[in-house]
Amino acid sequence: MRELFDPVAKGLAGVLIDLGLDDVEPKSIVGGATDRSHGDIAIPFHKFAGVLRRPPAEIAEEVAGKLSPYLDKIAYVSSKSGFVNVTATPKWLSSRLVEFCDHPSFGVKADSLRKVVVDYSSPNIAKEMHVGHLRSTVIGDSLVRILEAKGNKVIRENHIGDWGTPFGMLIERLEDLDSSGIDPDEAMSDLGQFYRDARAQFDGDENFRARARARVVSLQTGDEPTLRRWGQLVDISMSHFQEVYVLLNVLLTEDDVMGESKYDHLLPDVVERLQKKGLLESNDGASVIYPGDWLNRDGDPLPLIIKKRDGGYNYATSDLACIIDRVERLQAEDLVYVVGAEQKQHFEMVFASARKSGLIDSRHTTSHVPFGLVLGPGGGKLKSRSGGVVKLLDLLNEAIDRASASVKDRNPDITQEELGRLSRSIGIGAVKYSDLKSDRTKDYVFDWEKMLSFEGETGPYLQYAHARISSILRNDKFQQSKSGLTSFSLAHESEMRLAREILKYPESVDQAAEDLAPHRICKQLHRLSQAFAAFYENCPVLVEDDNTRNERLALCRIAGGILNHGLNLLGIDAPDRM
RNA sequence: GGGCGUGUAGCAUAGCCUGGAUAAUGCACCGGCCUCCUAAGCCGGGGACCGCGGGUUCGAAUCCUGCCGCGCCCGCCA
Repeated sequence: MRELFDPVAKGLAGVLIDLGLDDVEPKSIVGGATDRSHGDIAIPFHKFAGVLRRPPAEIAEEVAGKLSPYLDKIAYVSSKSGFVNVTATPKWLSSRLVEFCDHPSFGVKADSLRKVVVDYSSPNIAKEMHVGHLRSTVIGDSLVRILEAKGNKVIRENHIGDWGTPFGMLIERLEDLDSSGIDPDEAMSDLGQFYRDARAQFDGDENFRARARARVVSLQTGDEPTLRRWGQLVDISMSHFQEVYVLLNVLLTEDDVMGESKYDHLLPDVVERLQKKGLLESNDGASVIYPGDWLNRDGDPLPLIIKKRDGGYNYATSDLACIIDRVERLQAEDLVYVVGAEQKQHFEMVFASARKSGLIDSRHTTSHVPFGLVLGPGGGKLKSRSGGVVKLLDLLNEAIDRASASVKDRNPDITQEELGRLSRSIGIGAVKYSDLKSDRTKDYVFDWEKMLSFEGETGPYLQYAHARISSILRNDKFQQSKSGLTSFSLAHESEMRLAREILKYPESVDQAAEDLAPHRICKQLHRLSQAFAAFYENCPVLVEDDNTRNERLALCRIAGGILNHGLNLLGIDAPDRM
């Protein structure tokens, strides 16, 4: 609907000059109407009452009269209590809809040609993925799809934790099990248990602890047998991650993995570069950089530690190395990090350091995309029935099982194969939609009943709207060709409402891309689904009258296409039957 | 102590960046609607001192400011 703003602003420019308001930028006073009964656009004139020494209502009335001829055939213009209201004509809506008929992305323009790296998911080797990884993975994946749809070249990066001191104990644990004849795959079949066992042995056995420490040194100095063991750990973990990613239907593959180990060789380089810039300072034996105005508890400047007192590197160093790699090797312009809100300050400090040291400059942007927590029923931490962390794999399988039960309940004759596919689409879609539908910075309570209830603002509701549309198109005996319609009459109120929600889709995608906020798309798709549901009740599609049928079929095709397109941007399937 | 985030009907949220008219949506609640393209739906209804107080403005959920509740962060973990 933003396309309506241009002609309105243009027409308004002349009118404002007539009124003696030459210096007012027309676009600055044109806004979307907040209430449907006020039309599509509202322009308030109260602020000019003082300058013009006239009551707002009178000004608005005059403007409406003068603006109306400019917008002939485009919009109706009226005025009320100091506002000028502009309402698109069916003719204008129709011409816009005709464009959408043949537009493969329904008005979404691929007009942002940036090179973007999106860093998301980031699980740890030798640890099972748990609910804590859900949001980064789901939100990050949706952002990748959205940014790609906007034309950007997007590079996915899965910054897995595959390096550092824990690997000493993990490798030693693996050694021990192997020498007692246990197959590594079997030893690590329960990743969480494997990690906990290693941890327990590390904490309880002094001899083991010493071996683990020695092993870390071997790893970092490139000892071959150690690296082989390390490789085993990585491989087994990776296949577990991939299993989750496939189930979750996210785009991440093994090709997207860029673990911490990959940046290891750049760490001395980071130190050197900062040193050359004269930014490194010695502090209590460590080498640090002071990126800005951050203070510690005592009110002293807070440094970012680049090299620890013991000579080791810190995660800040690794993050800076990452930036070097992304900017110089990958030539990235925009750096996006989908990482929990608790790391906000850390990333701000890293970004500030990167700018200060010239690793990035005015051509680059950095965005930390924080998100809230997934909470349990009581509002506390989400726990499994046994009280531990919820494994992501278990959670996803439960979603699918629950969806399966509902599908079977409703559709007893369904084939096993279709049941499997459908419950996967619905179960995973429900989890993803409930994660994406509200502002990501907020915590949300994980609630099976709500997300799978199939009522209200849920994934299944949107999928159902799509399935009903598909059903209509299937039942169309004439199987109209895809385009050919040159105008829409939009005679029924429900058709008009549907048309408006259709036309608002592209701007919701732009908003989502701009704010890195997928929920903007969720909200618009839900409004579209509601408008479609009303249309579905009030406007039978497969009727005898050719004109009516063709027009309504075209509306269905566009609405269904948008649902498919939009759900895809969220990483959610759009089944044709439910 | 400092910083950041958050607070909107019984519950869950949108709107806040970019100030407009009667605060939107879902759940729950009340009343209607299946000889008709999937009722996982639709139509109608009740329910809100937008955390509290000041300020700016013709106009504040939205901007500024001071409180209050909750959460997170504040150097050798990631």
